[in-house]
Amino acid sequence: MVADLSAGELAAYFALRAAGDRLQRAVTQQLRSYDLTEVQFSILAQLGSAGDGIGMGQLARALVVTKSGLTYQVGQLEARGLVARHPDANDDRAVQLHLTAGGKKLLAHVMPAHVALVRELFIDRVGPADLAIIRDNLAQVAQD
Amino acid sequence: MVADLSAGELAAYFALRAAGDRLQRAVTQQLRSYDLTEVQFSILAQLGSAGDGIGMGQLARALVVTKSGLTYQVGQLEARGLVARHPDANDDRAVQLHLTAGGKKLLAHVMPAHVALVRELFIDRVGPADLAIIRDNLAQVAQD
DNA sequence: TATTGTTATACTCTATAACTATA
DNA sequence: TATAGTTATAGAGTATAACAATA
Repeated sequence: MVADLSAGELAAYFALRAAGDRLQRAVTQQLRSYDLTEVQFSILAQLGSAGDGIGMGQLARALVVTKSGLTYQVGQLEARGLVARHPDANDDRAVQLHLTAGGKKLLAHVMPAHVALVRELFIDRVGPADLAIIRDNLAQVAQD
Repeated sequence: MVADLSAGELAAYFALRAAGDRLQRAVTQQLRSYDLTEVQFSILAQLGSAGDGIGMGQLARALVVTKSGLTYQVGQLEARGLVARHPDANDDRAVQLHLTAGGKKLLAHVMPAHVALVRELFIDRVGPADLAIIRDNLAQVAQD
């Protein structure tokens, strides 16, 4: 089975999938302790790194979700007071999404924990020189 | 934001997540053309590489899903005639899950396409020497 | 008593399509 | 006409807890 890949290639593929799964599982579990899903965390993180607000459509494209799916998740976050919708001065159809003070505060708690987890599970297990190799090659994989 | 990771470390983390997401998205889309979810494909693949049958509990642990979730997915596959439940000779509570002829046939179609996709998106984009580095390091990440 | 597996149930999430309002 | 976003709706998948049967 999987005969067209050499043993080494197969092992590399399994390692990539296993590492990705493991990391994702650990992140999901950690976020659950803050009552956040990964999509919700991604929304908060995007808003946190954007200086000003973000439109719904733009955010939906960035997160690779549908507009209606994003409306649902933003609704969840808004109900918890973590994000707020503001009118767009240039386009009356559009909405600018912002973090509230509460959202910023939560993100300020979650992000360090997230970073620590990534360091523990990924960065610290990879040699510095190898890290650059992994980065460059996987960036190619991510490319269209 | 994400201040505790250097730019290079952050880039490596993003590359890993992006590569994993990209690969998963492509695989999911390809499997949809066979009307299979990833979990269902994993079930078929596990059964395909196991010589004899597999118990439900053992399979649930391997796939990191609950027993009831597995019962649901196996039910879907069984309804399509791709897998079959057989009694366990040694334990009257247990079930041995097997591929049917139809399941083997479908897997024989899906697996080469899967391998080709993995080759196109991953193996062919990574230098052979780098592949070994990626394999060894990511295997460490996957470890408990 | 513990374990194998199923069932009943409820819930979360996602997408499709139709819709409103504005460009 | 096209675009931004929401809503209504339905479907797929997952987990929890209770259950039956056997070890």
